[in-house]
Formats: sequence, C-alpha cells, structure tokens
Amino acid sequence: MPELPEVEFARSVIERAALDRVVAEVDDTDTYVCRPHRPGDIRAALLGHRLTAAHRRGKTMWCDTDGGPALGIHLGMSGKIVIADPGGHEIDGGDYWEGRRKPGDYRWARFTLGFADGGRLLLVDPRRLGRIRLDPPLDALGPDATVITAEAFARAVTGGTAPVKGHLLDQHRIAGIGNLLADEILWQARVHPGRPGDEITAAEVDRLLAGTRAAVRSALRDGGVHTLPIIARRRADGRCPRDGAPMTHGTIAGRTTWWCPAEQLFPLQHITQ
DNA sequence: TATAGTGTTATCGG
DNA sequence: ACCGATAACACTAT
Repeated sequence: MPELPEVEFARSVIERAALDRVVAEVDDTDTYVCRPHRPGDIRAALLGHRLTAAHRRGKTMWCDTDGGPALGIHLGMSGKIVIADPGGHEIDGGDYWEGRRKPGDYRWARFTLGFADGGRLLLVDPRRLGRIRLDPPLDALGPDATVITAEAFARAVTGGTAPVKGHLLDQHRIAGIGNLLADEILWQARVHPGRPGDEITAAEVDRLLAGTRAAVRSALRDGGVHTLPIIARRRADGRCPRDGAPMTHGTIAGRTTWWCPAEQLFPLQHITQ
C-alpha cells in the first residue's frame, strides 16, 4: 500500500506509459472516488486531451494536460495504477506490494481513462479510499520528504505536545511519510514514537532527518516500503535487527506502531546518544 | 463472524 | 481560532 516510494513508482509508470495519448473515453462514474465532481465532469474536461506530464508531491500525483485542467490522483490505502494496452500487454504500477492481483483482473477499477489507441489507464482500488479530482489543491501539503530542507524538517517534527510520530505523518508539515516509513525512520533515529514534539532535541532532529533521507532513498531503490528492515519485524515474534530485543507495539498518534523498547526510549533522561 | 488496516478528513472537546 | 484526539469513510483479507 502506497507511501511516497510506491506513489513515485506509480508516477513513473504514468510518465513512461500514459503521456501524449489522446483521451477518448473516461469512466468517472464512481462518485465517491471522484468526489466532489459529478459524473461526467472529469470526462467532459479530459476528452480529446492528452496528459503531458506526471508530477508528485508527497502521496499526491497530478498530470498536466494540453489545455485542460490537471488530473489529480491519490492512491489512498489500496489504490494502484494499471496501464492496460491492446493485446493483453499490461503494466501493474503496484506490482511490488502484497495483495497479488492477477493480470487482467479489473474488478476494482474505480476510474478509467481510455485512449484512442485502445489502451487504458486504470485506478484499481479495492478499498475505494483513493481519489481522482481535477486541479487538486496542493497548497495544504508540506514540502516533499525527498527535498525538504533541514530547516523546514526541524520545524516539521518539533513543537506541540503531540507525539513526534504524528508530526511525521502530518502531510501539512511534511509530505509523503506514511505509517510504515514513520516507524522505520523513528527506529533508524532511535527516537521513541510517542515523544512529544516540544521535547525533541536538536540531536534527535538530526537523526530523524538522516533517518528520513536514508529510509526514503532505500525504499525507492529497493522497491517499496516493505523492503525496509524494520517493517519485516512488525510481528509478534519480531526482533530488533540491531540488538535482538523483541519488538513492542501499541497505538501512537492513532496508528499501529512498532518500536524497539531497548533503543527507542521515552523519557528524555534515558537518551544516551 | 469479528477485527484490523501502509490514508485522509470532518468533527468534537479543551 | 488553534491543537490534538477520535470517528468515519469503504471494503477486503485474515
């Protein structure tokens, strides 16, 4: 399921396979996924146009068009992009994550662009929390996690009494980090996920920034967030890869959270490095 | 059959 | 109005 690395992969698939093709058909009849538009609005805006570029900020994608509005795509919890071309040729833009969908299975297509050449771009999304909209608002998103400056990052993860994990997940503060990346970053940085933002030290900010850059880079390189070392240890018998301590878990910032109880200590006075 | 879930957002209380 | 916590959303997989 999509966090920044998965969304970037989807964006690259669109860029590689869906640009410069004339839109000849649009299925925008799923009013939940295409809210707040009415059925036919997106269709009318895109028919006859081509996608000219595919962009991403955090987990939000948008495609420029030749003269029409931008097409915004958000994958939600379970969405993926599939390009289906004539002759059965298919690119599964979510092939690297679990939940094996069989080629040719379009049961959960929630939005479809049909091209004049017979190919299609589909948003396949069983859980239906993905979203398609024209000219999606981007101003509420913080800086993308791949390009955020050290100064902006420090602002994003500090302040307030909310747990630092909540700050990492807050797309207004920094865009692209999801529940799994957040656990990986906090583990790499040896920071307890529940520590209040206003108690985070400068040294912790530095480690969190290094963890963010390293985690995002390796997930992009290795094929998604489940390739990250700590993610495979999110299970009852999971152990910390560094010290072998049994991983512990709980709910922090409203999300299931796993951490190493030996290294990610809550009280400030116990932080030793 | 009951529950959890890799995301976002409206709503509520302080 | 701001901040933070929680419920709701829709639906599948376990």
